[in-house]
Amino acid sequence: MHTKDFLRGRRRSELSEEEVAALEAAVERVETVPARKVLCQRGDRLHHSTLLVSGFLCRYMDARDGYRQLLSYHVPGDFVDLHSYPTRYIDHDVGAISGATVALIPHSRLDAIMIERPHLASLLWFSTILDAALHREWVFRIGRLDAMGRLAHFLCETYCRMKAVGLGQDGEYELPLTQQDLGEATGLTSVHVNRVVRRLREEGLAIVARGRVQILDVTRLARLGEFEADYLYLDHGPWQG
Amino acid sequence: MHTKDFLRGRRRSELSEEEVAALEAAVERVETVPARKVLCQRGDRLHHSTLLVSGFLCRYMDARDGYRQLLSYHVPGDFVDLHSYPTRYIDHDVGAISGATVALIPHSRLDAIMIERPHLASLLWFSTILDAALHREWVFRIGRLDAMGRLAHFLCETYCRMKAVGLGQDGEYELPLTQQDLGEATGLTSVHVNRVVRRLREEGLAIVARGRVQILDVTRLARLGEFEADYLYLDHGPWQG
DNA sequence: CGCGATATTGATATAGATCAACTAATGTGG
DNA sequence: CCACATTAGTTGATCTATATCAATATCGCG
Repeated sequence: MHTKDFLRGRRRSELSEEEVAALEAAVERVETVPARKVLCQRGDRLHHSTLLVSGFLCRYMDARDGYRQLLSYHVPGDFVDLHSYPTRYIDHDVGAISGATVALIPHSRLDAIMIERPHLASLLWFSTILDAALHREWVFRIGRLDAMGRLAHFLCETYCRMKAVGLGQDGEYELPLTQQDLGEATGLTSVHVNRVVRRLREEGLAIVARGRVQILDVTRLARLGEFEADYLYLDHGPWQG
Repeated sequence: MHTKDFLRGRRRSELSEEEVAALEAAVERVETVPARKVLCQRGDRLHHSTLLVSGFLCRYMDARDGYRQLLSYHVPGDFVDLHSYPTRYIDHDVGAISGATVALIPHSRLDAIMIERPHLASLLWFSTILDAALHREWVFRIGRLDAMGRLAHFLCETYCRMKAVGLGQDGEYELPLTQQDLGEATGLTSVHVNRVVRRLREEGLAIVARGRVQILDVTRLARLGEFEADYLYLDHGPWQG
């Protein structure tokens, strides 16, 4: 996994070798971050954006009562906070789920890309648009689905994204989220997530355990979660292969 | 209200006269749409994007059970589906709330802007980024706040946005949403919205009736909804004036 | 004025939260 | 590599916010 995996598996996003090289050259440095580390917080003035190379990050907001809401879950190849380039400030926190490697790209170098490489610039824009599409789907998921549907939808979405970057196959993938984390992603308590995970297993839909997911019946799971993969703009249909 | 109001009231978004003219020239035609009309649906291939001139639109998704989830609420000056320019397809429905006037900008003319006007192009990008920030806040609202908090947050957000485009002052603004619509925006039933609206009134926080909102106690309402206006990137503080 | 859409209110049901105890994993230092 | 500590997962009992169902009232428009 390297910067060439930016937008990997996404439709309409072919990077030329030159562009991959330009992105590569824009990287100031690569850092490793330990699991659970907070990378930045709401209100911070950022001067670089973060391309996730390996491991998993998330974005979240804290509520007054101490609970938090995950806003997104990031897989390698995701530009995690590219939106801070236009806005300069960040309106949520970013943290590591697992240990991770990130490539830091200074905003000043993005300025140069904007001027010199309109096509690459348009792909950067495109990637923030995909991000927004994810957010919309999360609004739908949390606002309209029940607990079973929410988990089902989340598991389907994450499988599609993992598969697109080569980290999932045959319905299986690594998912180092605790049941607490899953609850924060879906607007549920960890206790209830536990019961839902059990029902998914009992009904032969999916097994979620020890940091791994095995989807047993993709068709029924997707139906339960009212999941349509179109919003991910994948190169290949989500379920084949 | 005209295309010059694009990004009105938003920080870091000064349009030069030339740019306003370029945007104006990119408009192919202006249309009026009746209340409740559906403008486009998930999966449609779009060839133009829509700048809202007057009235109110929303984006939404339908669930299997017939309920729908609002994804965003649009005030004049908003580019409602600019994200369909990079993606070509749209991953949700767009509909009118009230009667509205929209300016249609063909994607082909956006191509020209991308090449000839990098600064204006970056503002288009910026506006889609603001959109995503709204979505994130909606995820938080629906995922972590209770019914009172959700309504409170929605009313605060909408007030700030309306005021930024000159359609709200002194805590008052027009909001032609039914209680059913409010429920679809906040993940609640219309019956429960009704009870929450009453409690907001009884507790001296806000009056929501007959298509208008009067915020009675902005400080307490914002606290109840855990509302921080930073994510709107407004020129002026949300509450003054 | 009258009719359909919206809003209001009450009674009841339920999904999911909360609280509390226990078990199973995972990790750490000796 | 074991003993212990810590974290994560599991299960049951109970509670509560919000949904659901149903009936009436009010609004806004033709």
